[in-house]
Formats: sequence, C-alpha cells, structure tokens
Amino acid sequence: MDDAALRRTLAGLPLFSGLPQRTVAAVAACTRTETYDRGALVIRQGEPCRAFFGVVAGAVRIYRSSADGRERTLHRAGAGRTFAEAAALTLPRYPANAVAVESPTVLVAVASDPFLRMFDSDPAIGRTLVATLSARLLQLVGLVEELSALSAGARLARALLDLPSKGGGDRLFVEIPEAKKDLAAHLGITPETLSRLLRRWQDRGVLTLDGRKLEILDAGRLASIADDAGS
Amino acid sequence: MDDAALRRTLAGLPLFSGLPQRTVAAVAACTRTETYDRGALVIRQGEPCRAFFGVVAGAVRIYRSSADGRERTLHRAGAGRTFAEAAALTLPRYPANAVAVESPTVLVAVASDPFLRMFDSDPAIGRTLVATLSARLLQLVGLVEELSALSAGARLARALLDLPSKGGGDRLFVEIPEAKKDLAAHLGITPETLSRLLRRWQDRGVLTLDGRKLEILDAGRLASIADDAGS
DNA sequence: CGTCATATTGATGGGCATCAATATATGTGG
DNA sequence: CCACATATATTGATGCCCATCAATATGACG
Repeated sequence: MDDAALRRTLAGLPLFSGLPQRTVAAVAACTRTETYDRGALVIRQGEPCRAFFGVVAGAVRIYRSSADGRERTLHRAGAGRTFAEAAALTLPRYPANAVAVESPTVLVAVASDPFLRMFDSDPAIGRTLVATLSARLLQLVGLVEELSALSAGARLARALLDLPSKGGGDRLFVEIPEAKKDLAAHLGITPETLSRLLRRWQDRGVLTLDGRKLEILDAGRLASIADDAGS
Repeated sequence: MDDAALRRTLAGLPLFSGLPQRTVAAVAACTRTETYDRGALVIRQGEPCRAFFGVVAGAVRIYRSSADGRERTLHRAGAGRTFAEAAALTLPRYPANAVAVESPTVLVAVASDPFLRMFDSDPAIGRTLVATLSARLLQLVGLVEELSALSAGARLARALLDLPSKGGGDRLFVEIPEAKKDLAAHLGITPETLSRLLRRWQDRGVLTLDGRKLEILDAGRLASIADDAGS
C-alpha cells in the first residue's frame, strides 16, 4: 500500500477521522500494514505490546484464554474498527489474544511508542482516543449486563436481530457471519445449546434455518425472547 | 473545603497525580465538593451528564438497573478513586446509577465542559485520562471473565481473599465492608446463595462467621476454591 | 473419496435462582 | 429504654437452565 493510500485508510478509521491531515500523516509514519490468514494469531496474550491495530479488511476476534484452557471472546472487530489501543498504550504486555477470522485480514499496525510521543503535538489525539476508549468501555458494560442478566436464548436472539438483514421484499433474511461454534463462544454459550435453541425456534415457527442462512419468520416473537420474556 | 485543600485533594487522586500544579489548579476551578448520606443517589441513570467524580471519603456503588427492576453492580469506588469519567466526557446522559454507600460520602465533582476545554491546554490530561480509562477497561475485562468463567463460590472466595485482612497474630480476620445483600449484588449472585456458601464453608472448617466479621481458618482451601478447584 | 472439523441430537446432572417461611438485626417513636 | 416496624439474613424445597459427556451426522476440503 502506498503512502497516500495508507493515509486515506487511516482517515477512514473512526479513531483518526476528524484529525487534521498532518496528524494523520504523522500517524502513518509509524504505521505498517500486515496481512493475515484465517486462524493466524495477530496478538498473543503475554507478549510485549508493540502496537495497536486498525482493521482494513476482514475481521479479528479478541479473546482471553484462562489457565484451564477455556476461551472467552471479548470482542469482534470488523473493518473500520481498531483494537488493543488500551493495552498498547498503557500495558507492558497484551492481556488477550487476537486472531484473524477471515482470509485475508488486512490490518494497519500503529506502533505504540511513536504514537504516544504524538500526544503532545496534537491534543485532538488524546480527545479522540478518550472517545474511543469510552465507547469500548460502554460496550463492555453492556456485555457485563448481558452476561449476568440475560438467558442464553435472549443473548442469541439479540445477536440474530443485530445482524445486518438482507430483507428480500417483506421477508427477513440474515446470515451468521462466522462458524456457529464461534458465535456460541461469542455469546458465552456452548455450541450444543446454540444448536438446541435454533432447533426449538424452528419447531415453533419463529425462523427457518439453512446452514448459516436463516429467515426470521416472527421478528416480534424473537424480539420478546431477546427481552427475556419467554423462551 | 478551602481552595488549597481542594487542590491537595485532587492531587491525591490517581487521575490527577502527576499533573503540574497549575493544571491541578485549573481543574480545581471547575470542581466543587459534595457530601452525601448513605443511600443517596449521586447519579441517576438517564440524567444529563454534568460532571465526573472523585471519592474523597466514603464510597460509591455504580450499578445499572434494567427494565425488569434488576440491578447489576459494576463497580465500587472507594476513597481515591474516580468514576463516571467516560460517561461525563463522551455521552449526553449517564448510563448507570451511582449511590453513596457510607455516611458521609464526600465527593469532588469535576464539571465536564470546562474539563473538556482543558484538553488543549495540557496534553498530560489526555494521557492520564487514557491511562485511567484503560485501567477501567481492563478491570471490566476481568469482570467479564469472572462472570463467564467462575462459579459463584469462586467469585465469593476471591472477594473474601481480596479484602484487607486484619491479621491478629497468625490468625486471619477480615470484615465484609457492606451489607451482605450488597456484596451478593456485587458478585452477581443472590443473598441466599451467598448465605449458603458461607454456611457450607463454616461447616467444613474453612472459616468462622460472626455477622460481617469472619476468620479465615484455611486460606489455602479458600484459595483453591477461588481457582474453581472444588467448592 | 477419505479425513477432519463442525454440527446436531440425546441423556444426565449440577449450580444457582426462585419462592416461601422464619429468624435476626437495625432503627424509630413513644 | 422498650416495643414495634422494617430491613436484612438464614434455611428449606423445588425446578429450570445450561454445561457436560457421548454418539452420530453433516459438511468442508485436499
């Protein structure tokens, strides 16, 4: 990617949009693009922090693995999103893993140290970073709430309703953008439970399912499930 | 509180420690102290954001209430901590409630708008804010992990082991700093479950209990419970 | 077409919430 | 200071949700 293209790419990220040209150019100077295949680790938990990342194409899953080998997905970052800012800027080592979930996944890596030094040159960097971190914080608060207050069914229903719908006519089609086991991990449930929920909803005429494509027949019903008002 | 005392208080908060004198003085100019009794609401979810807060004395519980009346405690902020920065600086309305849990609880309220305008005058403000928000983010990630990966018993055991111990001799005494129902809410469990867990541990000789004061007899055992290696 | 990952379906059980009843603590006004 | 009212805590009974273990089934891909 040439330099001009890199600047355009950076300016397209919410984190950097709104920054003046020369600041973006300065950021570009400490940035390089990296390409990963599906399944490739971008960040390994415990490694020294070197950079944070913006997603140009593809998507990344951020997850923590605990001592007993279990994984907890914290976040899925698609095109246009940034991730690992907080860690890169304030911690010695990454506290989580990041893995590419599509091929190819193109990232821009912004080196931590040079970026930190830019803080002084343009206050807008601090401001935009604060906004980004705050948004992440709120998203996590939402996750905490979901985990502790909502049933597995409600979480799945929400996830389905949040998917971009390809409404054909008056019908409502959506497609799960990842393997079902990954969706399950994302929701903090097991693949078995996910399978059973979808089966039940099919039997009750709430939706039809074909692989990862599904048609929502009764969106109202699904919405009430999402509010935890009956499975 | 006179102006000099206010500045000293602010400088004692991690968010502002490390800032030059004149910056602290500028912050002090948009700050006022407020005192609350136990149970008084500091922030009401949905209200317009006016300020963020530092805790001078006492403590505050931050929680969300959902449509069905259930509460989820996100955070307990004791003396020296700040809270609501993210909301105050980036949102129109508070996304959570905050209630004083001690009498008296003394807070410093830093008005959002003037503070935001100070961003340009000193880059250190942005940097320190980024650090604070990052720390909060990591704490929340930890909470997510606990909620999804640890049993109620493990969470309670951790909470007990995290309490400041008043070790008398070679014995280990701790005191629960809030009502048990609040501790339960903090851990995302019901008071009944909390009560049963403590009862079981008493029966097994792990600890003894008298009101909110308890003596940990077998810290090793409790630590293994905290790691989810058996109830 | 065979191999491996992913998905489905069933059986089983445990953890923890819920509902309900009582006991204890806390605080208040007379 | 006591009696009462109210909040908090304990204990029991019950049941649901969802994880776990296990056994196919289906799909992806070289």
